[in-house]
Amino acid sequence: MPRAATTSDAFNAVAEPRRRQILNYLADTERSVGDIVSRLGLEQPSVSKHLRVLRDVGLVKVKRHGRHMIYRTNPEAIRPLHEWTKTFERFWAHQLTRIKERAEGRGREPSYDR
Amino acid sequence: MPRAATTSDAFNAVAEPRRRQILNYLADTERSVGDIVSRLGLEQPSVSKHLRVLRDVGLVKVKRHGRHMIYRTNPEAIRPLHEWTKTFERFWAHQLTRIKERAEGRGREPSYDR
DNA sequence: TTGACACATTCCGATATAGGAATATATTAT
DNA sequence: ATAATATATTCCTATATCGGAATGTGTCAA
Repeated sequence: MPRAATTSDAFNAVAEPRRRQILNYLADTERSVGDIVSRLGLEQPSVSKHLRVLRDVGLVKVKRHGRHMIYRTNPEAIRPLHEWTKTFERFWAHQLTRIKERAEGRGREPSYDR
Repeated sequence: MPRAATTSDAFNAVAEPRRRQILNYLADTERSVGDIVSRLGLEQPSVSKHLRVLRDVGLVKVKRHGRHMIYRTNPEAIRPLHEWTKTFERFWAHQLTRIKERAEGRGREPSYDR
């Protein structure tokens, strides 16, 4: 079995650095494909292909404007990633609290029998 | 050029659902490979291979305990993902604020010439 | 209608999978 | 030393990729 398709979900789509760049760029303002090409210095077909992947997983939305295609990031689609990473937040957000807890005898290491 | 290696960074490593499951499972308590195998119902070689990927990008830490290998999630390595997704947080966290801002004339749509 | 422009898609090739099966390595028990 | 246990690695195969080049599609202008 090969690796899951990049279009299978946001996690896979976002694994590619250029796609993250695109999402960053499109977060503040909607932009045409040409804008993205000149801003990120990528080949036009490359950008179109990345946008296609992002589109398939709902990470960007498009609208036609004359012969321009105007893309914008759909932040809602990033939310699941945020939620997932957030489940680990407690481990770095409250370092002092955790150290304190351990000192108090909670959060002890489990033991492993031979 | 093929897709970037799963070991190239946390984003790629985490694209695989089973690897996320493993990270979830190892977040609260450190566990042996066998524990992971029986808990997640995966083949042992599969688990070892996923752990290898996670290890290569620093998402898990290991220590030997007899003939058991005890793995635990390293939350710090997830932090970059969290930070990245966080840059989009404002778009869903303060919906009302943003609607208000737009109503006040800020955040206007850019115009596109033909 | 023809041409220019903006973008999308297709075809190609090299490569990195992920699972399954088999095998190798390391540690403990007898 | 030998067997048993726990884990890791290797080999195999089918497939999805990403970039580059070429080509296709759609819209606007003259």
